[in-house]
Amino acid sequence: MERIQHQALADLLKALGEFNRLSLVYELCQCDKPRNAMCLCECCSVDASVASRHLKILAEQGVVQIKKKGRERIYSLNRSEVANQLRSLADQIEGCSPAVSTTTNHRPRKAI
Amino acid sequence: MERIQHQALADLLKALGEFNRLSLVYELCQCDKPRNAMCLCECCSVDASVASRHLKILAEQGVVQIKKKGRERIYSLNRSEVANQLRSLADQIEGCSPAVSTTTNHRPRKAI
DNA sequence: GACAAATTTGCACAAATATGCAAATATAAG
DNA sequence: CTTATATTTGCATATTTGTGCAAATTTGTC
Repeated sequence: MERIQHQALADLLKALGEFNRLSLVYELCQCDKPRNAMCLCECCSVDASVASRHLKILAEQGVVQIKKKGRERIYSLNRSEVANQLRSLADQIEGCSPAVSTTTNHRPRKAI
Repeated sequence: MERIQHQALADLLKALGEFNRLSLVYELCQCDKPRNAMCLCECCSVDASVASRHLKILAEQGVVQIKKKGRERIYSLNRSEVANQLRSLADQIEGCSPAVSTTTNHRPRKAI
């Protein structure tokens, strides 16, 4: 159970943890409209096939969504889902400070 | 430069995006006291040298802190730093959305 | 100084990964 | 039907990565 979740999270982080894939995410982040692969592959100056493969990996991890439109694929970010997973991990990491019960579901204040 | 920041973030995510390394992080997360490598390497059943290398990678990315104590190295999580970086990315990803919500725990997003 | 314990490093190796090119596929347009 | 465009897939390849074992290193204990 826990292992599977950890593996899934590791897969997500690994998907995001590659420069060109993260660049694709940032590119999708900046443009307000969804984009196709030809447009996206320019941001990291790689072959279209490479961008296609990267976007597939991101889609497998739920980072992006794919919509078929004619001969194009329109990609868009699964914004809240990804953000929530990242925040969940952040909460777990930050919430582990000494004297915090393991089952409490409270959100610790951002420490600054 | 933006590229460098993106690369650094990708490196952090890559460091976290490996099962055994993430297990080490979770292990450090659960135990209230800092731990040495011998203790930590049990959680992912790998050789001590492997755990040492993984912890080194985590340290290079600022995920963990190392303190020398005798012949041991005591590892502890850089909790708020890592959490803040993850939340920063989450904010960037979610902040590019026209309307943000769908979360039970709503966190005011950073300025865009 | 001799020995034990914790950690790092060198080495080897298998597996995974990122990449580009060319071919195949899908679909729109003429 | 033919052509053009967007994407995927097959193949080859160079690089990275995770791993274990043994040796080296560091440091505490006797």
